[in-house]
Amino acid sequence: MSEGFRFRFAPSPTGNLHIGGARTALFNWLFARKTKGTMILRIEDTDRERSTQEYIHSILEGLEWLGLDWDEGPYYQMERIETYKEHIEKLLKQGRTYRCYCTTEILEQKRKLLLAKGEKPKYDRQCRSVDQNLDKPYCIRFLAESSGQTVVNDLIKGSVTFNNEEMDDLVIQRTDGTPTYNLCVVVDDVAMKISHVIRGDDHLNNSPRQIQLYSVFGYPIPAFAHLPMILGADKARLSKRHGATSVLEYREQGYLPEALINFLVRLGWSHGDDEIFSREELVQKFSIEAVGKSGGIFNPEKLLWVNSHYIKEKTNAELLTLARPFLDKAGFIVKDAEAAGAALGSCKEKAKLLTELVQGTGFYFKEEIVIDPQARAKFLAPNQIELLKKLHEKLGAVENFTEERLKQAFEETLGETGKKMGDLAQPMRVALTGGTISPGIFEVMALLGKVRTLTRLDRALVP
RNA sequence: GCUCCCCUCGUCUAGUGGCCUAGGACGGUGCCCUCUCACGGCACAAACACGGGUUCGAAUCCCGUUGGGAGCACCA
Repeated sequence: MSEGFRFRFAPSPTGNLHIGGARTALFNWLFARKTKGTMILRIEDTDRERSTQEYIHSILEGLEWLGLDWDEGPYYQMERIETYKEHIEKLLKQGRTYRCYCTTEILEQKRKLLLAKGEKPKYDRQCRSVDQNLDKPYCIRFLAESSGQTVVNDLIKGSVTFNNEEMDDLVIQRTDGTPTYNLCVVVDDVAMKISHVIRGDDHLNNSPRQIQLYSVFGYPIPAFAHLPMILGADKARLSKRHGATSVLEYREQGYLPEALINFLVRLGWSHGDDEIFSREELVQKFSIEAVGKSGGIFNPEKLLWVNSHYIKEKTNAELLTLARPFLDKAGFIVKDAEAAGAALGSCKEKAKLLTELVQGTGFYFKEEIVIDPQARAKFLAPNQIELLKKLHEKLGAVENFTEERLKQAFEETLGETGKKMGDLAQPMRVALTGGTISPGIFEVMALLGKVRTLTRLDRALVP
C-alpha cells in the first residue's frame, strides 16, 4: 500500500471562520477527498494574545456546517510546545540561531529608517555580533541564508524564485518563550507528514523562508499550492467592510451550505461551462490544474442566485427542516408538518434565502392577518367587495378545497360577471394574505383550507 | 520604497497558434408566459489592459509598459 497524500487546514483562532479561510479549507478538503488522502485540522494558537476558545468553537462549527470534515485532529499548537523547543535547540546546535536583545521600539525605529531610505525594512543582524550571554530579555532569531536563491515550486503559480538576500532573520522564539508561526508550520507539517500545503497566496512570500528551515532540518519539502485571494468589490482583500465575512453569518442570513460551497469553489476554479456542482461531482471533477492564478471578487449577487437554485431543489420536508430555526425565530408554530412544508414549498420559487422563504409564508402561519391599508384601498373597494361576496357564495358550497375545484368556483363567478381572473384573484389575495404578493391564489386557499379561507374572507368584507 | 504575484464582458470564467463573427453563468435591458410577485422561455447590450515582436496566422508564444494585489511583525 502506498501512502496517500496528506492535507491540512490550519486556521488561527484569532477570528471566526471567514470566507477566505473557508475556501482554503474547501480546496484542501476537495483535494484530499479526490485523491482519497487524509485531511488534517490544526489550530495555530501560538498567538496567546489574540487566540480565544470562542473562535475555536466558531471555526469548528463553521466547518461542520459546511460539511468539511477532517480525518485527524484538531491538533493544537500550544500542546506541542516541547516539539518546537527541541527544534529550536537543534538549530542552535547547528549555529543557525542567535539571541536578539533589540526591543520592539528599537526595531520599529530601524524599520522606519530603512523605509525612509527606500530600502526593504529587514533586520540588520546587529545582535549577531553581540555577547550571547547578556542578562537581558531576548528573542531567538533564525540565521537565514544570505546568498543564492530559493525556488518555490508552486502547483498553481509555477516556479517562483526568490533571492535569499531578500530574506530576513526570522524571530522563531518570542521573548516570552513561545515559538512563532514560521517555525511551527514547518515543524508541524513535517511531523504530520503533510504532502501538500494548500493555503492563501498571501503566504507565498513565506514559502522560501520556510523552505530554508526544511533544508536546514534536512526534511523533505512538501508540494505547495497558493490559492489566489478573494477580494471585495473594490478589489481590496475581503474584509468586514465588504459585508459579512464570517461563514456563520451566512447561515444566519439563510444561506444553504451547499450554495456557499458551490459559490466558493467557482471563485478560482472552473470545469468548462458548468456552474452547479453537487458535493459528489466536485470531489469527482476537482483538479488543482484547473485552479486559476488571479484573485477573484466576491460577488454577492451570484451567491444569492446559487442559493435560490438550491432552495428550489429542496423537497417540502427538507425545506421544513432547514427553515425550522427561522420559523422559531419568527414565532411561527408548526402544527401540521406536512401542511407547513407545503406552505414553505409554495414560496420557494421566489425565495433567495431561507429567511425570505419564511417571511413569505407569514400568511399561512399567522392566525390573524393584518391587511395592508394601501392594498385595501386598491383592491377592496365596494365593487370589488361585491365580487368577493359572489365568490363567497360559491365557495360555501365547495366541499373539498382542491386547487382544481377552487379554480372552477372562480371561473363560474367570472363567467356570471364578465370579469377577468385578475379582477377577482387580486382582491382575494389581499383578503387572505393581507398583501398583494403571494403564491398562486388557489394554492393559498388550498393551503389555508375552507374554514380559514372563509373566516378571512368574511373579515375582509367588512371594512 | 523593495520583493513576489496577477490581468478575457460590470463580476465569476471557457479558451493551451487556425474550431473565435471570442462561448457560458451572475447581474442588466427588452419580449413572451401569467391571478400578484416570482420561476421559466427567448432575445439584446457587454471583454481579449497597452505597445512592440515571433508566425502564413495570436486572446493563446516572447519582450517591455501601465494597472491591480500580496508580503516586508516578538500576527498567522
